[in-house]
This record gives sequence, structure tokens and C-alpha cells, in this order.
Amino acid sequence: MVNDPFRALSHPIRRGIVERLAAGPATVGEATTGFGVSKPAITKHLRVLEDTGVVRRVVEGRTHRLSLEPEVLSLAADWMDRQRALWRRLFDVVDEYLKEEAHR
Amino acid sequence: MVNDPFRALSHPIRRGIVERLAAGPATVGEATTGFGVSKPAITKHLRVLEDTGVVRRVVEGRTHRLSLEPEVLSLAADWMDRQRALWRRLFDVVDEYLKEEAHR
DNA sequence: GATATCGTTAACCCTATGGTTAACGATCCT
DNA sequence: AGGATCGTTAACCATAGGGTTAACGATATC
Repeated sequence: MVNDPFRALSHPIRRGIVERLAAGPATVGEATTGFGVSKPAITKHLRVLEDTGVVRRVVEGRTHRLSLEPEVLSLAADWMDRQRALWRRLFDVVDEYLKEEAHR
Repeated sequence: MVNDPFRALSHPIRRGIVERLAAGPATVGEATTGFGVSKPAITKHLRVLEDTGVVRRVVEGRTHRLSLEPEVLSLAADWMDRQRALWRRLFDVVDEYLKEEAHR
């Protein structure tokens, strides 16, 4: 509903589904069995993934084929990259400071 | 409580706080003003960030100094990297397939 | 046509989440 | 001591989140 990729990834089952789909498209059954919850629960998780644009669904007869739509996830990945770059810079600054300190 | 970095990042205000702290340590006031919510709301967001290990707090007199503790966020970043690598591989496979197809 | 299979929808439940106001604790400043 | 400032705690509220069972719709299979 809020189209937030981090929200989509905030539940381990949804991350699990994404992991499986990262290996290639799969039916709902293939992509979601073994998580230890009921089918309606799965349906809801899929709805979140679709609403946020992470997963696309194509109905093929009575099965539904899911595939990953990584553009939205890329937004999250890019955010993480930017943050990580800042952490690194922060580490470098601290490092530099400690070196300067050591010279006195 | 569940120590899940994605959960910590699933709210825009918490991501905002992380972004500010990525620029360097700051007091609660410095890191959290301007989000348009009350102070108790901020306190709760900070609690989530602390519980998940993303942020550390050192009390300095009446102010509290917050600093980023990126190890936990790195877990999330690493997960994103692994996934991204898989998407790329998936793209390559599809690319390869389309090329093969074109040769016929 | 009857039945099995894939997956969803409907209705419901409980807890977590995110917000508020009011009051407080602790420190700093005159 | 008295007041301003930083931030938290307490109590409460509304909604979202994640789960269930029961029933269904639509396709496939015998």
C-alpha cells in the first residue's frame, strides 16, 4: 500500500519468497511451500510483494507464475549502498583522527 | 526485539535517523528534529533502533549522544548484495536465452 | 460429470505498531 | 533555590499486521 521496498522485506517469509524467486520464476506453490503457515497467510504476503512492485504474477490456467521485478528492490539496494558509503567515510574519518592523534 | 535490521529500516522516520547518523554521531535532538512527530514517538523509534543494535546511545549529562553501529545494518546490506547478484545472473540467463533465440 | 488441485476470498482473532497528551527525572543555568 | 532544557515514562487510542478456519472459483483430470 505504501510501496516501500523495506516494508516488503521486513518479514522473513517475504524475504524467503524473494530469495526463491531470485533463482528464477516459479508458481505460488513452488515459491511458498515450507514456510509453515497456511495458504491464506501466503496469499497476503504475496499481495504485499505485488503491491510494492517486487513480484509480478501471471495467471497460467489454475496456477499462477511469479517472477521477481527487481527495480523496486534496487531502490532499497541503492539506499543501502549510499548508507554504506557513508559508514565507510565515517570509519575513514575516525581512522584519520586516530592517526593524527597518534602522531602527538 | 527480533533483532531484524529490515524491520528497523521499515519505517521512513527510522531510515531518516539512520541517514543523519551516517553523517556522524549526534544528540537525540540533532538526529531527530523535523520529522513532524512528538517526542515520545521519537523515543519509541530510537528504542527500535537500539534494540536491533543499529544505534548506540551514550548518556552525556542531560543529552544523549547517538552513534551508528553499522554491523547489523551490514547484515541487511550483505543480503541485498547477494540478492542483487542473483538478479544479475538471472538477467544474464534471460539475455543468453534471447540471443540464442535470435540465432534461429 | 465427478473429483482433485491451485490459489483466493471472507470473516474473524490477537498482538504489534505508531501516534497522542500529561507528567516526570535529571541536568544545566542564573 | 527556581526555572529552562533534554529526553523518557505512563496511559491510552486507532489501525495495521499476521495468523487462523471455512468456503469458494476456476482449471485440470479421470
